[in-house]
Amino acid sequence: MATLRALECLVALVETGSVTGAAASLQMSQPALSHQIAALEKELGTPVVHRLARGVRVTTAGRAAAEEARIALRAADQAVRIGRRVGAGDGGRLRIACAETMTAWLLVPVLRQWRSRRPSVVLELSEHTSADDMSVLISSGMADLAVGPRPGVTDEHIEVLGEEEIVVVAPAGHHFAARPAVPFRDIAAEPFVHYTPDNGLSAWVDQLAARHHVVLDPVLRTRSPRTAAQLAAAGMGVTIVPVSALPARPPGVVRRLKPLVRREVVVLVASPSDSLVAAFVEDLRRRGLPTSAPLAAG
Amino acid sequence: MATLRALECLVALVETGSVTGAAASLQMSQPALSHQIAALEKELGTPVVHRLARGVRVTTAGRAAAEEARIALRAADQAVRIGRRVGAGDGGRLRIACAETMTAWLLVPVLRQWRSRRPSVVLELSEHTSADDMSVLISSGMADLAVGPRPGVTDEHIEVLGEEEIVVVAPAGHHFAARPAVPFRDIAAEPFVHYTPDNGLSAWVDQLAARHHVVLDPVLRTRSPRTAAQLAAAGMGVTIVPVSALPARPPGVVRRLKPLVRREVVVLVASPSDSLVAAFVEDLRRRGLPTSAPLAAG
DNA sequence: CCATGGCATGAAAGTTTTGAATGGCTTTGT
DNA sequence: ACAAAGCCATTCAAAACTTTCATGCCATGG
Repeated sequence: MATLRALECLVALVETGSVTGAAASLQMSQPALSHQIAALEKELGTPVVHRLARGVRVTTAGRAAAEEARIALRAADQAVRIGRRVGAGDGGRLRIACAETMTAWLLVPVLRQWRSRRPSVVLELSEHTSADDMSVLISSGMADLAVGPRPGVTDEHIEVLGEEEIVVVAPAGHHFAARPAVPFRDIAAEPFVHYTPDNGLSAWVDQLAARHHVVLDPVLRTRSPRTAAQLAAAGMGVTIVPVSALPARPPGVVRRLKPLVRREVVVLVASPSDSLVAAFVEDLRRRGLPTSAPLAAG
Repeated sequence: MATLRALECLVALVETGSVTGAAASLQMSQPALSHQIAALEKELGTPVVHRLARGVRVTTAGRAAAEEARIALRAADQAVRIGRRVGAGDGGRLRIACAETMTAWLLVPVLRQWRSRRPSVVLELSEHTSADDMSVLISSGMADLAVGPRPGVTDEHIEVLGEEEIVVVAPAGHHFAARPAVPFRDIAAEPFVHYTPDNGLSAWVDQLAARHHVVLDPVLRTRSPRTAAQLAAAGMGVTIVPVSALPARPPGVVRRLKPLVRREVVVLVASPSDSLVAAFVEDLRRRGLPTSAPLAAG
């Protein structure tokens, strides 16, 4: 493949119509440019200019090559330009993975802020129901950062944003409403709205039950904690959800667990040295985790 | 500006996600690629990859730069590819200037042949009424070859295709019809359909008249010999036109001049070493000048 | 804890690019 | 017609760059 320098010389030569002039415009000596053109012509196997007494005249082959050469030069220039810009936090593409329930709860304000403050940065959001899946996404280079609960195991760099509480949701009028907090073992006595295995909460709930030596009674399984809460509130049974999954005015009865159960909310970072990623995490951290309005009220 | 090699390394690095792997894919040593990347990062002022224990991970800046880099690489490759092709007579753009009257008469068969035999070559045709204008066009690099009568003075390379005859056109039933050839001085006695100064024929006709020591009687002037012939045939007077301007069945009376007047039909060639140009001229020459059907008949 | 894999670094070798000097050719001006 | 000037190619040596080799560092995994 031809070198960029040679293509640069070709374009200058085509534009000035003179070896000497082209060399001057590139601030190099005439023989240097002459050599570059000679090398290029050798590679093309055809002259790019026709030499005449005064100056040169571009051949059809030279014109055709120069057109593409211009594109190459522009793109090469653009490559370092865009690289610099993105390095300075302006422009580029940021691929964000997020736990499904946390998008609205945690991410949206920062996303909105970025859209207005850094409009040239393209934000790509993907939503997931498993922290481990997101970890894989980061590892395989398909996302730049992932927001969600702490995955079971991961090699990735983790930044802890805080903790969110896990709460019980029951139908309106349920006897749980009478109590400020529900002991976990009491849940075993109720029909339980469980999760499908692709949701990380599924295994998490089972582990919690095992730790309390109780067996749950799943009446149905759903993928989404948001749906689980709605189903429970609608009378299907009780369920356990992270507060991030609850709307501002949740239906049904929402109660703390006793003892309190929390889980960490973290960011997995593909490359902490990345300016865009670092800036986003910084903004996330500055914004902080929302306080759980429902529980404060209830 | 970054070198093409460095951009190539970046793309390979982004694609393999490993310095060693990228080096292998480019068939170079690992330190060489490492150096290229280091140089590029210095130019960008930001890392393009995040180094971790096993392999590397592309940063947002690196991804953005790599996207443009791919474009640059493709274009550079394309530049030599298209250059080679055009050098071999395939593809590219050929800008042909032609004397207005000669397009249909002389050029069309070759143009048609090229469209079918070399469909990848883009043909650009411009028509003119002055050979000197066309010479300027060639000199200024705005056309690759020009077909028409020999210009008065030109520095350009000239290839002679042949000669075309200049004939007299008069209205049907004109007394010229009785004679096989018309002496030039007889024309002075008739109302003359002349040319506007932007047509090379204008000066040419005046010179011819001066050489015969006659003064013409211009009744009107037109830019196009084709129009002049029609006007004369329609009874406006007589005129002088090159046979290339006459249709297959010309209206009115067409007669030779006495003595015979001819003018050379030539090709001005911007760069004789140009493969496309040379091929086109070769085809023009092979096709030859049409024999003048009207005169053969008349 | 050692072996392994992966990247960076430094110095030397190799290659390319550049620039100065020069020569040939053509045009231009006297 | 001749000298001067403009323009491009060539040669050669110096400079710059690229590549490689040797080596070191670090983290991982048996």
